[in-house]
Amino acid sequence: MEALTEAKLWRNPCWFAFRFNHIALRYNAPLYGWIKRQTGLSRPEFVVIYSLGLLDGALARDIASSSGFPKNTLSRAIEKLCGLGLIERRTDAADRRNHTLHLLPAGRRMFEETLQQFVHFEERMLQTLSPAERDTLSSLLAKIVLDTPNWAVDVDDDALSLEDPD
Amino acid sequence: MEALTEAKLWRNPCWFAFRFNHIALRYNAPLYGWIKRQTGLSRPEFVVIYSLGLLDGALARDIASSSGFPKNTLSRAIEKLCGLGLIERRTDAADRRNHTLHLLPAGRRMFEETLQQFVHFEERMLQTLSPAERDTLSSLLAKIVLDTPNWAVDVDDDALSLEDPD
DNA sequence: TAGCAAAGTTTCCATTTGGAACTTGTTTTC
DNA sequence: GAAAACAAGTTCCAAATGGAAACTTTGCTA
Repeated sequence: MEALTEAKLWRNPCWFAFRFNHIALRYNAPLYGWIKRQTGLSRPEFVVIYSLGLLDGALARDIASSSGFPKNTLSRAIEKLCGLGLIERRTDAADRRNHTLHLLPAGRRMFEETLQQFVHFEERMLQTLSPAERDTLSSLLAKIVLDTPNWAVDVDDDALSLEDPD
Repeated sequence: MEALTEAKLWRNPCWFAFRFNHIALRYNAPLYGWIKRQTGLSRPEFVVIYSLGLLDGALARDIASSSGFPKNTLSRAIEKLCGLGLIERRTDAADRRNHTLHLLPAGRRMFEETLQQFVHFEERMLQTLSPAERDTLSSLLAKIVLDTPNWAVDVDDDALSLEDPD
């Protein structure tokens, strides 16, 4: 094992950040690369499809807050998917600011067919863990996810004075 | 709790991918935004500083493989950091292709001062877990990280036929 | 010695990205 | 019931990004 990776794994005060970023970088690039080749869709575009596959009728805002992508990126993605006939936007009569999003048949077909590869890759990632370990991991990460709304941006600016060295 | 987030958490066959991406997107943006404001460095630039802070004398290749950034991005970052007097490049006498990278005093000072904020944020993320739970999480994620080299790109292309819709 | 491989740099360049400002619609406040 | 505050989306723009490929220097190997 390479020395630097080992240092980041075992001698790193920020082990958690390193671990999930390491995994994310190795998961997202190949999988979304495959999505791109298969469907022509970018990651945020596909995230919209995936989100609606799980919950049809969601709002752009919901996709933003659940996925972490900025809303302008999603706005573009949604615009493109509408143009491709994969999803459709419906203005909510009760509150006309809201546009509920819905999969069209072609979009649903894409979701169902690509889902298999996602599940396959997910299985590959978790291969080294036993079922009990997976449950544990799931619930520990869920606790953290549920806490993210409270993170705020409590990084305090001006905590550092690199402007006035010695 | 918002319905879509709940669906992604609890009714999602790819719960693991969702959880770590959700966390990563909420961690990286604010923290590296803060880094940018404080030091003027971009994420890949700072990753170099951080890597050398953990293991001085590493190679660009090691930083690439441990961080997941492409080598041209890192090459640019290293060039800039040298120009800023934060790090220095030394040609390895044994194998003159290798350029070991070293923190200069200003770079080390930057590492040490920003590290506190990183640790603080890390602590914030893990706040909801007990010490025992953190240990468990650490070792479960480590198992997965250690397995990543074996993931290869076993996504099989042409598994999908979206080109010929009925 | 030739040939191949590795570390790193550089260039080209299309694309992505996300902050900030803006539009439109809704709710709250005085 | 106007005005202000707020929320959902959209547009604009400058900068960062990273893939591909060419190229340099150095080391290994047959």
